[in-house]
Amino acid sequence: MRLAQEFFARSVHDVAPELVGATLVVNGVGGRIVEVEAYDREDPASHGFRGQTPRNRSMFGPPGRAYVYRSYGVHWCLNLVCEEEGTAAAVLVRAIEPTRGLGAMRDRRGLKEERLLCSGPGRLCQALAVTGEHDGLRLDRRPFALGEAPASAHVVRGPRVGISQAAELPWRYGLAGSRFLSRVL
DNA sequence: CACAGGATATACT
DNA sequence: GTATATCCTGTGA
Repeated sequence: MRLAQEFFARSVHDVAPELVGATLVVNGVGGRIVEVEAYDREDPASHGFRGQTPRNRSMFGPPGRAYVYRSYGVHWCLNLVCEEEGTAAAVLVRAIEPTRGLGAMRDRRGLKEERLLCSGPGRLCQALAVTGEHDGLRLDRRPFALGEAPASAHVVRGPRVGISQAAELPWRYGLAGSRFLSRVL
């Protein structure tokens, strides 16, 4: 089943765990989501916490769209906007298990080792060729394609990564035992 | 393991 | 205006 726009128009804390095991493909290249993090409006670590800026504009837009931002001036990071327009809640996609377009990924990443192709938010954006041009695009249309996670997906929860504010909130979700996690849960 | 790389935003002077 | 921090990764110690 394809994920519809309505899927994202719910609490980010409901959407995030349901995205683990889902299929994410961009222009035919992608795989299974194995790690995400939730960011809500009351979260000091969220880009939306201090209000709208030119960078985080799409976070404040309608749900079911992409929010792509540049991290540390070097990498791109892909978020999926949730809840409703103006809420500024989103799910950060941190790692996927590559299943489609492995060749393209290796070319883009200049790397052979499968485990490192997409295990990390910046890495997966490079492998799927996600850039600022995808910022604000709908997730139910090309170049994106999102497929529902199987009910059997075993999701585990743990602390988030790389942040100092509210780092203790257990809002990182991962596929149990996956070797493609950016960090073990 | 430490650290450079360098856009964006905020908190200072 | 300058300084500091950040949802990170590759490289070299």
